[in-house]
Amino acid sequence: MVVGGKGRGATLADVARAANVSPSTASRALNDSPLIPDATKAIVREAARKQNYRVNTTARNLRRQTSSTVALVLPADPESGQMVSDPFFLDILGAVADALQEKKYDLLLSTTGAHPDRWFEDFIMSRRADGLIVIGQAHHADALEQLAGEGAPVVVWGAAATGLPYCSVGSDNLAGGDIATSHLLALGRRHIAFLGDTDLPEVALRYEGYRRALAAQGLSADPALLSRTPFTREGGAAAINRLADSGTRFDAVFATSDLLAMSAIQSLQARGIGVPQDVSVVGYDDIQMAAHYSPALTTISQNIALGGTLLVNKLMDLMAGQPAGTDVLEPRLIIRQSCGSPVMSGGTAPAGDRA
Amino acid sequence: MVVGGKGRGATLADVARAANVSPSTASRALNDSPLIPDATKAIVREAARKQNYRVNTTARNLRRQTSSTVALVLPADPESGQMVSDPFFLDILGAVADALQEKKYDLLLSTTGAHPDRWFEDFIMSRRADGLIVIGQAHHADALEQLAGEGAPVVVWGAAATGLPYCSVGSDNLAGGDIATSHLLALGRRHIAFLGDTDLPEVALRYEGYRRALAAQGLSADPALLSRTPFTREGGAAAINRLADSGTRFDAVFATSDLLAMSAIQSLQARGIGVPQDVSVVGYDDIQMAAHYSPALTTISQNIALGGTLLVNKLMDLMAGQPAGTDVLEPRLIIRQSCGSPVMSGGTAPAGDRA
DNA sequence: AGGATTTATGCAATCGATTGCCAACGGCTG
DNA sequence: CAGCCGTTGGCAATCGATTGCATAAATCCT
Repeated sequence: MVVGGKGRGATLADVARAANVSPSTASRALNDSPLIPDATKAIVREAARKQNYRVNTTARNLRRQTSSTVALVLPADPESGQMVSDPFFLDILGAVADALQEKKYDLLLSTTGAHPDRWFEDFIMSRRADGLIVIGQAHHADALEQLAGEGAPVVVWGAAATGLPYCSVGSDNLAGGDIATSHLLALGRRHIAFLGDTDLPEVALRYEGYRRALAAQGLSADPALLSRTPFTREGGAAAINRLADSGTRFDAVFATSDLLAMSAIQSLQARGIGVPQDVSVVGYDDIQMAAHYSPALTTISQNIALGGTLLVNKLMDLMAGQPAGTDVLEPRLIIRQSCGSPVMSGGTAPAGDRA
Repeated sequence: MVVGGKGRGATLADVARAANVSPSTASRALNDSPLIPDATKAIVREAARKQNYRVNTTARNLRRQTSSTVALVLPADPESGQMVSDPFFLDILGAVADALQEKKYDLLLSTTGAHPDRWFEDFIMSRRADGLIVIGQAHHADALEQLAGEGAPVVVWGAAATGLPYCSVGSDNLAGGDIATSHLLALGRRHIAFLGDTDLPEVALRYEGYRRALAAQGLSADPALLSRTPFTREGGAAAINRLADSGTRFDAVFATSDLLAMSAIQSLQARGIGVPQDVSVVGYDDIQMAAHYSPALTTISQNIALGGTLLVNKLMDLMAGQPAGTDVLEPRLIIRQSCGSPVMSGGTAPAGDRA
């Protein structure tokens, strides 16, 4: 009404004038300062509403010496140039966005493209952001350490290794590997194939958890059951075929990603091996499709929403000058149908057979 | 060095002092103004470099009456509260981020949560963003129209319907349906089942393209072959089973999402129907897994990178006060193995059988 | 009632960079 | 030598909101 599509919006001075008070009073009234009596606040607020006033964030930030903004850095895959393929990245993003919104912070998004090094620094120094959230520390590890060493507010989402100089949040891959394996063991499975690329730190930890669970039952990991497979190929199929052809006997598969698990299930079925009747399969990630696959995937899920909140809370602590440590998220076992757990609809009880 | 982790950064005044010039001259020098001789520029730049100076974006934006920022609005699914499940959303995001970075714009990300209505307005009015990119117009259609009507710079990614009051970019679903269907027809298929929820505008258009392709061959769409299925369930399986049980004869399936296609393929195989030998299946979206499925999915792909660039360019036009229309992206047929195209490895030529 | 508080409000400086306008200076021409 | 022009660079206002300090008004206390 008052403001045309192109014209300037109303300023605080306009509101003050309309309310017959000074800009100072108007500012304080709109910020709910205790210095201003309720009656005056009401008048000012009404004037602001009538003029459709919105505070000019830029001016406020300049005066307040803050940006009320957090930058989220999303590394593009250096090889393909594509976005990070982490299946739940979008969910982290959503969780972080929500947590920040609640704290009245804006979320600035950037991909690491142009400046390989100076990049991080720039954001803080140019006051475009008060803090940084970095997704995945793999690349830039050195830049991160330096930045954190300088006391910049930075938190990292990624594999939660101990002894990092910067503050990070990630899921406990060791525990994840353990509970997945333990679940299979509890179902009576004893020969559990492990699918995944143990060169990746996350996967290596999951394997460690796999071994721990076996050890808890007095079993040891059979190297023949470890199938090192990259994530992105039709690796699941190849791995299963290799395993089956080699004659190695197995009655369960722990796939370190849901994609691998689905791929593996297909190969098994193609060979006439029933899932979960003959072989139990557990995945990792709990991607959206996991619930809609058939058989629905039993898999390891992570509390992403909590992760987002933790990231934000840690960053807030850092920005307030308080120290913040590294946190680890507990993974959770989601029981569906691909393992034939007795918990599920009684139809497919686990057969006693073993490969 | 000069600046401790917590201390303030150097200001323009500091640089000017160090270079023995006035702030005005320093500013002009750093902005490469023709008013300043090269010699002076060099001195100022050197001083800035030494002090590790970064322009204070907030101050600049206030003075320049701009935010050099574009807000990208990501609607959360109103039901699940989860993020939009569009499989290539992340790629759009990446493309938009890159395009904006090139134009020196920042990308502010937000989910539509708190303010259902006023939300969009807020961003522009509070000067946190100069323009808006909205992903998916389905919800908020009314708010968008109003906003665009007021002349706000807004572009929308979504179904490119004609006659919209706001500027949008999206893929040509009509053409997509056409080329998918035409491909199946070219392979000799004549009874093509259509899987998808025609209540969604995108899907409705794809169905329209399906009918157009059939009509071009003198055929008409058989209503019995239309299976209205929601995207997110195990709809593919249910639809196939329903279709097969009803005795309707079909030799091909056009699934309007890759997830549906995969689900459908599984059901077909479970019934002993070969893909692509007995039934050809074409999907839609070309999600990452499509290439890794077996059989690898023939599907419809969209030029996301181009879409991102178009969105940004349109928005720049709007922000410059120039009009910008709606653009349509041409979808592309990706031929893999699920249709048994003769183009692929000659092993599986389409059999002449029809269900 | 008169000084002491408390309450309500305004003045003016400030955040840091940008930019219109003007001044100083050197060189050049007539 | 006076006048003019082009170059170089500084002064000061500006963007809009916030806030320390001060003042005016109202209330209180003995």
